[in-house]
Amino acid sequence: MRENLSQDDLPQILLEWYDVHAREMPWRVGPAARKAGQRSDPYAVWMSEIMLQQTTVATVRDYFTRFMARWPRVQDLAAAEDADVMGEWAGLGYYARARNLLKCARTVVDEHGGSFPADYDALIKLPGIGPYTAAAVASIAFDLRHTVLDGNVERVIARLYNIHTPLPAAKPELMARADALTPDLRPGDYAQAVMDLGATICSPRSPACGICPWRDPCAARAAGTAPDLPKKTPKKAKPVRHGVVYLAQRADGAWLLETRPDKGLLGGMLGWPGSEWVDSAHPLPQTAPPIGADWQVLAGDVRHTFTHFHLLLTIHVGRVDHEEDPLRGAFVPRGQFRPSDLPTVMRKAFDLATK
DNA sequence: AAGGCGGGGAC
DNA sequence: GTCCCAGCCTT
Repeated sequence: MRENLSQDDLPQILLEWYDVHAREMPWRVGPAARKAGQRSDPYAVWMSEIMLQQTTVATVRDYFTRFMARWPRVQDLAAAEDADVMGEWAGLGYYARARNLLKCARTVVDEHGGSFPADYDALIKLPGIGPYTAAAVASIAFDLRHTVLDGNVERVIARLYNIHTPLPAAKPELMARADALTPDLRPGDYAQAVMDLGATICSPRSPACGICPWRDPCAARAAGTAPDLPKKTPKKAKPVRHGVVYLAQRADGAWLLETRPDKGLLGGMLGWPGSEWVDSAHPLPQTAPPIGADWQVLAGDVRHTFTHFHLLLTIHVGRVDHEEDPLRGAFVPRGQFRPSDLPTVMRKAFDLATK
């Protein structure tokens, strides 16, 4: 153990831990490969960071692999059809990310010559890139000294300095503390090291302080408050809303679907025509079926929870056995319809109707 | 400054 | 059930 531990020693201690314990990830150039001279692909780093916003590594892994296989370079993605990208993103959530992913790729091709700028101020101007992602791409892809502050880092720093100020009020203090720790040498590896620490050892519920490389300097560990940090201001309860969707199938197997408006919930995604979703205290809005059919109501509802409300969806299923143009949406031929292109709540409705 | 915006895994 | 997650954008 080191005697007379100084603040200046902390980054190096963490980097030594990272050299041994860095997790394998498809988008990561590990410390050994980096030392051997391998450079990270800024396109891959950016892609992974967008997908990782509010999303776990385990969930992102397969999506990242599919996107990189289908669109290996930013030029390929910029040239893609919107519907193909939205369909490939289906199930990952926060669909504004997918719309901004395309906008960003096209901006990089049109205004930056097809290369991501190695500059924080230029990165943060791009669609879908905020303070965290700009710092992550600048440090991880270009090894520039910038400080990432995500949920992991907030937790690690709040514990390291035993900060009890609740989030989000504590953010400026946490950022100042985190920035003071960021080293000039290997800032990209250091950024990933802090986040790995937060994702593995310094976990939310039961941190493994006994094996933490920062065990000795950690103030919360000494005070016994680590599991209670960071403090957060309480969240509002989720209300319940309800609505109706109509699943119409033609005799040739085609399904009636519509593309939702770009703005708002599930924006730009495929979905079943239906009613508005209103608070359960109100009656269901009257909504005409999108087409004439022998409509039947399914016995069970679809239940789904979004960020800020619970949804109860009543499913109507109908066979269309005549020539008629739908009031809304368009029929998608059987061979052209992939249920995996649907956001999860719409796929739940499909599963209930077809099983 | 606050709220909208998905989905899945851990507990 | 609740909480959390490599946050961003709009108002």
